[in-house]
Order: sequence, then structure tokens, then C-alpha cells
Amino acid sequence: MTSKQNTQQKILDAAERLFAETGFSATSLRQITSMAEVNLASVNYHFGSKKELIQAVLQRYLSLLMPRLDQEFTRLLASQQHNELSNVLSVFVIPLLELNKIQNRGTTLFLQLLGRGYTDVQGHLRWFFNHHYGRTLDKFVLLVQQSCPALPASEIFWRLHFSLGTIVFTMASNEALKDIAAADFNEIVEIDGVIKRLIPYLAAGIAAPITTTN
Amino acid sequence: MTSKQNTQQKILDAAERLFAETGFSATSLRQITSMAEVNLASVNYHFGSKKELIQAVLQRYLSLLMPRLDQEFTRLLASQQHNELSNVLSVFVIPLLELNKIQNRGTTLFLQLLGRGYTDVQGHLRWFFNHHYGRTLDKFVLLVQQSCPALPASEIFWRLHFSLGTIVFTMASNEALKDIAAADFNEIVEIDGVIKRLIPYLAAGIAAPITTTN
DNA sequence: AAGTGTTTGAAATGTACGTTTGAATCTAAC
DNA sequence: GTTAGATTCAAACGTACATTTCAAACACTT
Repeated sequence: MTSKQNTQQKILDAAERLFAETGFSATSLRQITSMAEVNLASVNYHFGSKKELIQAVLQRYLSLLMPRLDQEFTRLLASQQHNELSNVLSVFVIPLLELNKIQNRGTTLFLQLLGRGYTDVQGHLRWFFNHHYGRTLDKFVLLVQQSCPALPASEIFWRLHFSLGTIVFTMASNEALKDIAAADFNEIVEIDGVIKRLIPYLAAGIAAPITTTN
Repeated sequence: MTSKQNTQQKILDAAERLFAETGFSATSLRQITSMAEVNLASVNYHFGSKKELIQAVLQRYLSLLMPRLDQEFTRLLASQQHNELSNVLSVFVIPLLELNKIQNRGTTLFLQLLGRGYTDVQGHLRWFFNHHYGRTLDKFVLLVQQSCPALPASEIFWRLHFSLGTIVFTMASNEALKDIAAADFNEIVEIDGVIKRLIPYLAAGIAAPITTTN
């Protein structure tokens, strides 16, 4: 019993680290099991397959994050007052940082995994996401629309995807960016620093005025 | 002679399509050579290795794009007048769209490859880029700094990388996004449409006012 | 302490990959 | 028409991978 929990946990911990660092397909089960110090066959025993291991790794974070976000979105929607866009975006900060409770660098790891999931395997994550958390995402889109009544829905669609790209890419190359910032600007930036830098950037981009061609 | 040219070209054409669609490491030489209708060994014969093939695919576009960009940056820097940020960013549009002269969907393919290169193989592309085109990039950063004199250099660094993420991610999922936009909003968007939508978003994000914590 | 179901271990299976090889074929000059 | 070099071809090589297998070790109930 305790040993089963232990093995599963060790596999999840090693897998998420390696997945985040090098991507899903580039990480082999042999790397994972040797880092976790468990037998190679235990992945297939406990999770069935590599694909299911990937889902389990993501689910550990999503099952904690998404209900929290849903709750916040619902609260804001119910408040019946105009919400500034940057406040809507700021809703993400605390739930994201709470992922550090799951593991040491949980927030960073999760966001990197998110990035990997969107670029590694074509479209799978997007489908999975919409299928499982579509309702929550709809609430978020609604909040953004209320914050930017001047923007047509299609423009918001594009800009939210632009924003997703910023987040996903930034987190995928997070370590490299932090190193460069440290070397070039003597800046020590942690994950919450990056998130706080992102908010004004994203808010300004999403709410940008529509230009009449050029 | 003509057959050699032909084989190399066929390999490059097939490789860039598959690389853009599924990524570098996920694309096998066997897929490439069977799509190109050439022998498996011809990749190693003509290019040496898979790694060198990847470089050749990227170089075909970069060697055309980067000198054009450098020329534009130099021109703007020499003009000695204040350049609006969105004008600086617009400099990319024409050279990028000219990549369509190399091949049918050249612009889209190149931007997808760029995205793959940044997420697929850890850091390699970034190094390659800085090493070969560092001077050109420096000119661009300088132009952005001149356009946004209120922003500290470190903030510009972060925001330019945020922007790179937007571009790279958008292009990597370009096909999916176009499909969704067509289905949900009856919008037919081509690559130049996406680029033109990107400019105001990026310009607003990069130039966003700095908020004094929150 | 025996027995039962769960978990681990070492080894093997089959597949796919990048690359190499050496003979066969083509190309072009003499 | 022969020859020399460039290109193509089918086959094989060695490696790494996910997954399977089945016996050994373990945990827990009785």
C-alpha cells in the first residue's frame, strides 16, 4: 500500500520534471524510471502506458487548478460590476502559485508542461482541455468580453490565443530566459515575478484598440 | 546534375512540410524520403545527417529573410527620426510575406519551423540565431528601445520574448486557429491577415505602461 | 505461519529509428 | 564506346524505444 503510493508518486515526480525539461516524446520511460529509481515495467503496471502517464501528470495539476479558477470566475461573474481586464487576468495568479503546494516548483513545472502539451502533440491537449474544462473556459471568455465591450468576439478569440502563446512559450523557455536576464541585467526573477510581468503585457495586448487597416 | 538538384530540392520541400507539421524529432527520415519519392540514403548523401538537413531547411528561409530585415532596420535607424513602435514592427510584414516566393506557403511554413525550432530542440536554435544574426537582432532591439524610451532595457527584453512566444505559438497552431475561426466566426483568415492582427496586439503589449506593483 | 492478491524485478519481444555499405546505375567527357 | 566520377538503390547495422512476460518478493488477512 505505502509502497504502491510511493512508486506512483516517484514516477509522477520524475516524469513531470523530465517532461517539462525535454518534452513528452523526447523523454523515454527509461529516463523516467531510472530517475525515479523504480523498475521500468512499473510505469506500464501503474499507469498502463506512456500516454496515460502523461495524462496523469497533467491531471495532478489540472484537478487542483481548474476548480479553483472556475470558482473565481463564477465569483467575478456574479459580482455584476464591471471588472477591469487586468483584474480578470490577475485571478490566475493565486491559483497558479498555489500549485507550488503540490511540489516544490509546481507552478513552473505545470506551466512548462502546458507549453509542452500544446506544441509537442498536435492538438491533443487542446481537445482534452475543451472537453474537460470547456465550461470554465467559457466563463473566462465571457469575463474578458465584459471587460472589453468594444472588441468583437472574433478579435477576442484571436487575442486570447495570442496570449496563450505568450504564456506557453515563456514558460517553456522559462529557465533560459531567467538565465539570460540574470546574466544581462543582473536580475533574479522567480516564477511569480514572470507572472506579474506578464499581466500588464497581456492586458494591454488584449485590450489594444482596433486599428482601421494600415 | 539536374537530377542532383532535383533530389536535394525534393528532400527540402518534403522535409520542411513535415517538420512544420509534426516537429523535427517527430519526423523521420523515412517519412521525408517517402514523401519526396527519393531513396532513404539520399538524405545522408546530400546533407550528411538529419541535423544538417534541419539547418539547411531553416537556412533556405533565413538567408533570404534576415538580410532583408537587416536592410530595413538599418534604414530606420539612419532616418534619425522617432519611429512609432507599430511601424517598427510592421517592418517584418513585407519581408515575411516575400518568403512566399520561395514556395507556395513559404511564410506560414517558415514561421511554423521557427516555432518548432524554439520548442523542439533545447536552445539550439536560439544559439544558432544569436550567433549568425545577432547583429541584426541588436538593431531591432535598439529600434524598439528608441520607440519606447520610457521602458528599461530589461523590461523590453522580457516583452520582446513574450512577443516571440505569441508569434511562434500562433504560427505553430496556425492551421487549427484558422479552422476554429472559420467554424465559429465565419472568418476566412490567411497568413497576412493573422500578421496584421498581430501587430496592434504586440505593439500594445510591448509598450504597455509599467504598473507599480499590485 | 499459510495463503492470497499486489507489486516489483530482470529479461525478452517487436518495432522504428539514423546511419552505413557496396553494388548498380546514371552522366558526361574523351 | 569506354571510362571515371557522381548519384541512386536495396539491404543491413546497431541502437533505443514502449511494451509484455513471468517468476520473485512483498503486504496483509486469517
